[in-house]
Amino acid sequence: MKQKLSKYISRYVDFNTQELDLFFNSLEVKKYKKKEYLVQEGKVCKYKYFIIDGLTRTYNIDQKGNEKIIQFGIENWWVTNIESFKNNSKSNHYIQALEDTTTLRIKKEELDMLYQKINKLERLFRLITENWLIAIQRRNEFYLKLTSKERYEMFVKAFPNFIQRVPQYMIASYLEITPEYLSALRAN
Amino acid sequence: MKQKLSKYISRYVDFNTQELDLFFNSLEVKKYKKKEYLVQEGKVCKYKYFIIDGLTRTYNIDQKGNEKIIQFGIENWWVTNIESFKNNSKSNHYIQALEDTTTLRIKKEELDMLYQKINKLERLFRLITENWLIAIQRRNEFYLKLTSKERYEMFVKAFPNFIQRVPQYMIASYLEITPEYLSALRAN
DNA sequence: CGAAAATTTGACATGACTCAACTGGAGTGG
DNA sequence: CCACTCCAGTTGAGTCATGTCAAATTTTCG
Repeated sequence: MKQKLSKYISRYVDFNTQELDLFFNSLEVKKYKKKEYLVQEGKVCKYKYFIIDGLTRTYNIDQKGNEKIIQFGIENWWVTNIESFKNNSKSNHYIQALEDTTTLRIKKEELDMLYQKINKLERLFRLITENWLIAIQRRNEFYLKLTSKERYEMFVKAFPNFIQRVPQYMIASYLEITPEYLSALRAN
Repeated sequence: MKQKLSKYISRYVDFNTQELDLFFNSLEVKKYKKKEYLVQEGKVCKYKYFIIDGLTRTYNIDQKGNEKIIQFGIENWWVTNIESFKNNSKSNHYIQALEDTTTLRIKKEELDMLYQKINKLERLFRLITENWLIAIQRRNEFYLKLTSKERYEMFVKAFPNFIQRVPQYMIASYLEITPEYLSALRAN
């Protein structure tokens, strides 16, 4: 896992052995079984989770009781409710494991301390956050200009493997389509 | 302006006089007249712009030739096309002044150098980027659960002054509504 | 095997868009 | 300072993509 983390970090910054050790030792290995929750609505999201292996979804529930999936999390991604994590406020999202999932997680207080000790950590998370922002912006632009059908087609093309791993109604939710309508689209 | 910048920065980190000077001196004062472009589509967005005063819009143009407004920029906000800025890629957005606007802008190369010299700068922009991300996420959630009418009502309530400063068709675009439909909504 | 969950199907409803025409105000130039 | 143009905003008719609801069918999995 250290190996994996190290490789990931090296995409962004150069950590020396000492820095890597310090960071790695601040992370806790935490495994979640399928359907378990990393974060629940109404509770504070105390951790950032680095996914070593597995699959998560981040979602919330609207007035009518429908789940809205905001994001899937896979290998080599960080997941967290950043607003809750940052402000110690109650999360309005759930984060749930869709498969047995192994994470390295770090507590907010721990991370805040580490920022002092490892200077490059600021840079690492600045860059990660920037990339995250870019990803969201791109997604927004796609959604703005594509029809439901186009979104689905694009998704299938971009992530063919996801179709196997995730039930269709969740993909519908992620694509902002009702499951019935997605079904109709697929039938052509 | 230095005063204003200093006050803004202090919301995030403590810069000493020297650091503030160094940062401030790397910024260039640049004014734009109403309707002038800070960034044009197809060109690289070379700067981050800190708005001292005025108003900008960030938008792109879809296949049908319609403008889609992504963001308004006001006093004390940074605007840039982060993807283009980061990767030196061509911008797919325009950024335009809607009023006479004064900015402090910094070039990418300059900023990259400064990150080495002022360590806290990494932290400053990490925090700013995080907040930006949170803002986008919140917006996305609102848009997901509200009807066009509700979005408009919420916008009017949240930013009553904007209604004066920005033509209605731009607000419609920002809210992802056609101008005709917004007009009909207003008529009740 | 049987119950619960996921997917499909179909009838119907509707929010929002398109297009085209009209109105009114603001600016411009002669 | 009037006449003319241009642009923003409005109105209305017709349409379409997508949603809702309810029931039937299929799949999953204990």
